Amino acid sequence: MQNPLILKLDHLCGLEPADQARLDFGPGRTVAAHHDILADGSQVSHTSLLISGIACRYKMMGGGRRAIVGFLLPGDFTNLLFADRQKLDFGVAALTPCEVADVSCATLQALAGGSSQLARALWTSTQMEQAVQRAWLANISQCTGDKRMAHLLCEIFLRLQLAGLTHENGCEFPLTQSDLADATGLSKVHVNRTLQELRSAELIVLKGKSLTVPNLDRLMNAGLFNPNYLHMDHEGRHLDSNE
Amino acid sequence: MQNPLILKLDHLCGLEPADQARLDFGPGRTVAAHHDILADGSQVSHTSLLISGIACRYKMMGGGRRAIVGFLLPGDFTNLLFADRQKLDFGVAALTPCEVADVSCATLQALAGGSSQLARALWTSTQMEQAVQRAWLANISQCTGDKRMAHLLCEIFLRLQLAGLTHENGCEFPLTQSDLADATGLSKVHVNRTLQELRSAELIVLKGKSLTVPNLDRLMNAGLFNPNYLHMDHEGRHLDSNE
DNA sequence: CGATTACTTGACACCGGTCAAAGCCGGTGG
DNA sequence: CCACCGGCTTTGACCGGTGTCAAGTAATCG
Repeated sequence: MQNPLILKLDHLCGLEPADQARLDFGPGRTVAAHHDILADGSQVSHTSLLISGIACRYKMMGGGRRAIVGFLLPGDFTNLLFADRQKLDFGVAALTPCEVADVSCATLQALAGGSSQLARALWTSTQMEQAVQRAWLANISQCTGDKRMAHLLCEIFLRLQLAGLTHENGCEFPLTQSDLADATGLSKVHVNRTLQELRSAELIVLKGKSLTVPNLDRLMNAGLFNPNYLHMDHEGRHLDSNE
Repeated sequence: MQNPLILKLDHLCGLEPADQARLDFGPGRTVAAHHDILADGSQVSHTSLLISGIACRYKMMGGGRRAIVGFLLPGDFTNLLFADRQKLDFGVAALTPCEVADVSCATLQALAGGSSQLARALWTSTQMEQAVQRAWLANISQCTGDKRMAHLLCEIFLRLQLAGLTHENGCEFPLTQSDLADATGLSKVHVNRTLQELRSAELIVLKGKSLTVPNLDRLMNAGLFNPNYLHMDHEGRHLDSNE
């Protein structure tokens, strides 16, 4: 199985084989589900590359509430910093068992400094992350629960597709309703009601840890989802690749 | 009056005088209030530096609704891209009369390529933007109207302070309640009610186009605001400067 | 000084939060 | 193989925060 980071960056900008070789950070370590990959507010001098599993960036709010501000899929970095000892404004937690590779700032700097191609690819992936954040903001601030949920499911499904983690029109879906609640800003109870609406509208089939999307276009429609910001077309292929 | 971009980057990372000189992009053009600086969804090969005025990044939603996903203050770039012909997933509009300087991708690339110091400063400012986005997400998804508003006002006030645009404990505040509504995800009417609450709690004095914050700590408290993510201390000074 | 834009106020409805309790798993150990 | 258990999901009742509609008042600008 290929390094998901290479897959992603190559899709985004195209990568020389030499640059691809630089992106092998070895086997990595394992983090159990529900454990921190990066503690909230910690000062770190490294980043971690998610190799397998699903994680989230979160912020703890008053009253023990957790706000999920983004999901990490294989090929994503927890944080991309080039300066040492930055204090994080968020934490990163494994939502499923995860495999991660730690990369020091120095290594990252050397990578980016050594290849302008790579530097640009990393930059572009950051731009895409920002686009995702903007989409979340617009979505959460303006839409009712069902649209929010549909939008989120679209995004996750398409990003999984980009990472090669879907089959046909379905995928593994290990997130709990509690996770979805923290990500959408809805209560657990209301997430449940919302999912049932989507189910009864036959927009999704969500059971156990498996999600099927019978008709992606209809789900995108329900969530006012514009795939443009993921830099891809409807079929899960990246646009803008330099081929 | 000094170039606000130099002010910002120097605060964040420290800049050589030689690098500071590179950041002078000339006089710039004027954009009237309520006009686009960058049209939503347009394909551009340049970025624009905001020199004076206040602008916003926005996304148009169904039904003519506008979601504001971020504010731009003097010294901020509308978008930082290094590759040509990117299609934007958002627009940028002037909320007040604005002066902006257009900078081509090529110029930007030359700047970043010519000075690793500058490249790092630009990167760090992007990191901070992401931190702001995360704070917005957490805030909007988890808090009731009054807390959201308090949080937003804190952020704007502190960022204005960093840009040297406050006096004592007050500042010019040209944003309308309609703008605040689009940014907080509340309705115009509810923004009004919320502001009155904050006024009657004597957390803010907002009248005409002028905002006074009698006690910033109390306002931060009310908005669950942690200034950490702006990389500054309570007094409006930047932390982490390499002095 | 008229006209447009911004702000304010009140009444009412509804989305979604909260609380509480009951099913439904999947795993673990006897 | 079954009993048990903790986490996840589902349901129902109730209520509060916010959206919406509508009308009226202030501020701003040409």
